[in-house]
Amino acid sequence: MTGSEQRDPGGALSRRVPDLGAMELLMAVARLGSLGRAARELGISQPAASGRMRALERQLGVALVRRSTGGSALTEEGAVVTEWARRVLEAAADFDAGARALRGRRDSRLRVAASMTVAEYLLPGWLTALHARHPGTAVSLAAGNSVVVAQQVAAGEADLGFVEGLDVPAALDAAVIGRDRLLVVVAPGHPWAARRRPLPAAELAATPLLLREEGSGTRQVLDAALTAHGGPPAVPLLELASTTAVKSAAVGGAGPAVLSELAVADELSAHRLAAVPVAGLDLRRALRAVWPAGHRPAGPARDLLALTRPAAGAKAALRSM
Amino acid sequence: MTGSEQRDPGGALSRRVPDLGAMELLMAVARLGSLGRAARELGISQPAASGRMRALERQLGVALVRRSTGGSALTEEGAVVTEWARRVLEAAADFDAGARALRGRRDSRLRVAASMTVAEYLLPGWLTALHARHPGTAVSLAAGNSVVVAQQVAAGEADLGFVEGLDVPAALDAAVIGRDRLLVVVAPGHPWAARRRPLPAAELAATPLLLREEGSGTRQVLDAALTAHGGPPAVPLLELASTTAVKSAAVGGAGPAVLSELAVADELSAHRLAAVPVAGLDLRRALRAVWPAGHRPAGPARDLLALTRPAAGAKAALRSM
DNA sequence: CGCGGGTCATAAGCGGCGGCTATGACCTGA
DNA sequence: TCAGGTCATAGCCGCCGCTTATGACCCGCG
Repeated sequence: MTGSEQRDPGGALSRRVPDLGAMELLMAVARLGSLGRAARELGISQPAASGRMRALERQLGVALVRRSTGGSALTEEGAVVTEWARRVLEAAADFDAGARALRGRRDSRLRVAASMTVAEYLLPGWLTALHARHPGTAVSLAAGNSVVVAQQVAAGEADLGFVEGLDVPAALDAAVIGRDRLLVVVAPGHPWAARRRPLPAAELAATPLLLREEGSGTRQVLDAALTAHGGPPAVPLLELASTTAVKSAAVGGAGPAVLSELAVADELSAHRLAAVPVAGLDLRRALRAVWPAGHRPAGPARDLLALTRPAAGAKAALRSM
Repeated sequence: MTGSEQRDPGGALSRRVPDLGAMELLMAVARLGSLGRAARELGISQPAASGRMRALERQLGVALVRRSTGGSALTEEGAVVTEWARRVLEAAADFDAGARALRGRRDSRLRVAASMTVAEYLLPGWLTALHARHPGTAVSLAAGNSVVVAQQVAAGEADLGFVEGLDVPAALDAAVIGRDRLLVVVAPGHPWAARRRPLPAAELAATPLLLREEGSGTRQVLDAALTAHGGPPAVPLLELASTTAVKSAAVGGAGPAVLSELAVADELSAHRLAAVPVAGLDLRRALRAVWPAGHRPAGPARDLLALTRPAAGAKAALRSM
């Protein structure tokens, strides 16, 4: 430790990280090569951009741009920081796409209903892509469990639905758009994290777990798999209101949790959680798009549906590295 | 379009997206189940948290928490929004980890030198993981091209280096920690995006491309592959200062670009860029950790190195979905 | 050679937003 | 019934980022 730094480890991230506006400015400067042009693009005055950039560099303690008469170019450090900023802004753009859809509610062109897992982890990216390719599309989003989603689609309250789970109501047509699997995860310090042999299903069933509340799709699939295996349903150690809360508790070491692999991909790759293999338990489930039987999706619904499939191609690209 | 909304499409994202502090507050409320407790954790007063949350809900136009006497629980929409916020904050935490390392510079325990690709796309995640597992470790980061990195490590100015490319200087020991591949990418509207057959290498060599400046590792590998194939080196359409700038230009439709798959994974999965297969051109390259010959990494350097390997396991988890 | 057009920086004023303290309303459990 | 927890409202204030106005600097052009 250098002494003066790190006085607040773990708390108040937003104090140590620059503003989204500052990151946006940095990216604009990187792209346009000039503080003034960046300012104009963002709709602020040139002095404002100059001052903001200076403050940003002061906060980070690093020179980000080399100013000259003919413009401003990134330093090496600036290029690196810009890329980090881009990742943050990309997540923010997903947030924005989702939030817009959530606010829309009525009178929107494309009404989507999605299960929590899809709404949380997949839909924001699809919506940003949709916005990039079809900027005029207004979308509204209703999030709920798979049963509610199916009802809304069947009742004509939503044009397109996304559900996870085993069964599809007869009133709906469906297409599988991906697969999902529940994982048993623990904090890296947990005894299970060191296991090499798969965990017996009976031991999992006997261990109190961090779970979503009863009625969640995740919980249903877990109980179904355990009972199909001949055991009792899962025993809750804590029942928490949201996926995020379950994850936080698991990362904090409260106990083992069972969550969608989509929900824990980040934590796994950052080694904040470890996956525990389980013997002989099928925790896979299909993610499906659903729509009223007979009514082939058209227009905006078709556009969105088209975006959900070729994700396989992108994953293939990642896979090959 | 509902009329009043979307008056500023594409510009000033930071106007439409809540503050990082607001997102942090939302996550704290989700985890702790109470505005007051969240306020205490963030070091602000309870009324401040209350007001901020109210403002957040007003901005998004959605009720996020259900307030009651016994605390505050997330609504369905709140759970979804919280997860989106978590993604943003995770990217912000990576930013923070990188920025800390960048500021450290001198007098730090572990001095890392990394090529641009590694520094931009991989290192922030490793640093957050390192911080999570070994909170006391202070890290400094120098970013530059692979040659500079090798020099710094050889000169003892860095304890551990990360390079991409073909050759490793004799003065250094190295371990391959991953593979990387250059991709030819174009905007979705570009003619090449619709190709089914691979692009002949000669056509690639004959087409002006968006490239990093001469001397970058990416450029070197591309030229090496083209000349090994018997052709001329790449022809620049534009030479840009940073990976981010190249990407922006490519997304904007300026022309084809050649970039690391790590750099374009996000854009590919969001369909802002499309990968173009190229016939008979080997654009793979190894990512290596390097250290002074004979000096096996120990202490913090060993900890960090250990985090870079099991990433393969995490990728395997994603792969299986 | 001096003049416009571009760059960035400095100076001074101002408005808003987020913070604080103080207080009150409300429910619950002892 | 009272203590302790919840959240909300009110009024004040300081900071931070915005604005406009100006100046320094460099380039290319007439």
